Amino acid sequence: MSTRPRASLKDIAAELGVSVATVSNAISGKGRVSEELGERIRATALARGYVPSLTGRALRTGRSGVLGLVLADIANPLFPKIAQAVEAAAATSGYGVLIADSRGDVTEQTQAIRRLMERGADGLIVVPRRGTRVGEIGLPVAVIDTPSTPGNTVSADHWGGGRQVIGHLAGLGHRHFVLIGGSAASNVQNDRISGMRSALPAGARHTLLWAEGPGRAPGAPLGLAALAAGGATAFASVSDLIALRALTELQSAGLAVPEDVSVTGFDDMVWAGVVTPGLTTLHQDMPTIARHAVDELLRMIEHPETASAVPPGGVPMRLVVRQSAAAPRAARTCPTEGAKPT
Amino acid sequence: MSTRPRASLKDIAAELGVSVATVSNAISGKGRVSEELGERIRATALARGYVPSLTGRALRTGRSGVLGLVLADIANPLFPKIAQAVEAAAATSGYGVLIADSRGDVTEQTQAIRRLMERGADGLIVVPRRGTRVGEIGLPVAVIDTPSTPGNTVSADHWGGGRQVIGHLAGLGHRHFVLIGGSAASNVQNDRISGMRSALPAGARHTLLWAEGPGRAPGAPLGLAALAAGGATAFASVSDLIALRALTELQSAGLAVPEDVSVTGFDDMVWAGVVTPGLTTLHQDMPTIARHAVDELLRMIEHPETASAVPPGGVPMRLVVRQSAAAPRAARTCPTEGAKPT
DNA sequence: CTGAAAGCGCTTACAG
DNA sequence: CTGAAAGCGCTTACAG
Repeated sequence: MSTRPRASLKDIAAELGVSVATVSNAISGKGRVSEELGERIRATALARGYVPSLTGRALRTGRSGVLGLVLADIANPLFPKIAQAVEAAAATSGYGVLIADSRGDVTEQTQAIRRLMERGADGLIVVPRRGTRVGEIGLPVAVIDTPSTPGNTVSADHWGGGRQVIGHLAGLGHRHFVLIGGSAASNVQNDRISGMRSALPAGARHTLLWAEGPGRAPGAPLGLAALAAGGATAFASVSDLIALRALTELQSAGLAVPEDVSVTGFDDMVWAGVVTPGLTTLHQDMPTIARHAVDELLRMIEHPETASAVPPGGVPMRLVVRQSAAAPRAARTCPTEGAKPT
Repeated sequence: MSTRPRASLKDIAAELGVSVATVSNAISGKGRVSEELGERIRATALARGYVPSLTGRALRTGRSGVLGLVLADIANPLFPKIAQAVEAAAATSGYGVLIADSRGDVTEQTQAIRRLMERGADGLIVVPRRGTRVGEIGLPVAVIDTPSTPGNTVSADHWGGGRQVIGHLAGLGHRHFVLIGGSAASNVQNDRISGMRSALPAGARHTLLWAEGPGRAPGAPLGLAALAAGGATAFASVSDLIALRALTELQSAGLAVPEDVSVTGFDDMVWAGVVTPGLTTLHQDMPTIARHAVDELLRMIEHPETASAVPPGGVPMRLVVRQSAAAPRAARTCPTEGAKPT
């Protein structure tokens, strides 16, 4: 039970009096080895707790078996879900995941990619910084952003998600919307907003607001209560973080959610299910997105001559209905349009 | 400008008509090489865009230059901060970070650790699942949990953080507290609660509540409004997630925060600064914690004979005062103790 | 100061 | 069916 060093192919070969080539063949199942010998080799490999050295293999094959995950946006709250899903998908295919974070800095992003290349990553999965494009880097790259971004490999159907929320809100009877974005520089957010707009019912009124817009102090109140007073009943945000901001700002101003106004978010973050009222939001199918990204990367690495098998158009988002969105007061008493709250 | 394959030591040696050993020495600066030759070698290495193969080095030295980061708790909201800080600290020391997530499953955790070992990780940083201990694994391990956990390497001073919040609330005049935990199985949360209790002023009343306690449906209301009606004015939570739950539950019940009741959290998550009112919370100094964890791991890897240099007792937490905690009504009108709100 | 050689663990043609 | 050999890129004693 002492901790002896890891057994190598050589050790096993020596123990059995055969060549390392044969041991390698028996274990990998590639070269032809007699049934009987193969069995004996595998048995002693198991007994000795043989674990192949991926480093040795990497040096020989020129492939490291490692994928690099480049997260560009500082403290992206989606990070845990992305990393989890990517790691799980990669592990299933026998790959490891090396991370690199560039803390929102473009120079750092180049450095981060360089570090991953140095370590011999076979390919990169990049979740780019808002509005940033990933240049040529001489390595297979899969980009997770939004379908409308040139070079995007796979992502959620953010535009369709936007349509879904507004459809849901309109179905509840809302006719006066506030669409709240975070940063106008984000492709993802722009697509969500576009989708929302495209689904606005005929004759509906709407206001578009950027939370991090120019001239707005970061963290400053969004002035939502005033918009509610002006007749807006539905506040559709491009993220759960902004939705949370909206929800608590409205609640603090004395408005009841969802009785007075409805609020929706995006991404189904942890806190969406925990607040009172729970946030109606759109869920991203990260496992599927990660699976596609990894598969696509492995295809580029292992069979560069084949064509992409990733379905275009984005992975559908799923509407998660909670209590923060309900029929507006006016719709509940008289089901017509153009309601005024309070 | 064509994409030729990475230059190796051999290529550079051939180009200059010297031996690879000399090139290696010149670049690493280890063996003695004449000033003049060394300069020429480094110049052409730069010109050829030489990037050392860490795989080759790993095979030769037996060290991969990679650290494994094992995240055990599913979708831990602290993950981005931890991963960022660890990656930054590791990169500074020339190490890469391989991730493994076990999605809260103990069997998976073993698998995850195995995968990291296969890839030749030189050491592991483990953020263990609540109440789980990390067994022997034949590899240097740094554990980030809480000072009271046996085997903990470095962590925040959760107990001291607990003392700080209660001290802050007591200083504002509160005398009737509700302490809200999440899971009683968490060492971290227990330490925070213990710290809170230890700081309760003489004569103060308090109630302890576990949000995920037995007999409580997950996500069920915590019944905080009733406690407030019973006289409680300060709701101190062990996490920002629970604080958010408390805040919105109280607000929905018509209580004003902080006018009627105060609410505090822990960890200074993104949303703490975004809600209205902003959450008073305790900030973890992740960069310092990660720095210590990485340094400790590198010490074990590179100088196993030396003694630990990590200061004991935990890295101090920093109180972040926002608007969710204020003086209780009674204290504002008459500065004595034992107040009743509303 | 510089170089030839061995070897880390593996895989892959190629002989036998 | 099995084995000897070469080589991936690097570093480290050891000669010269």
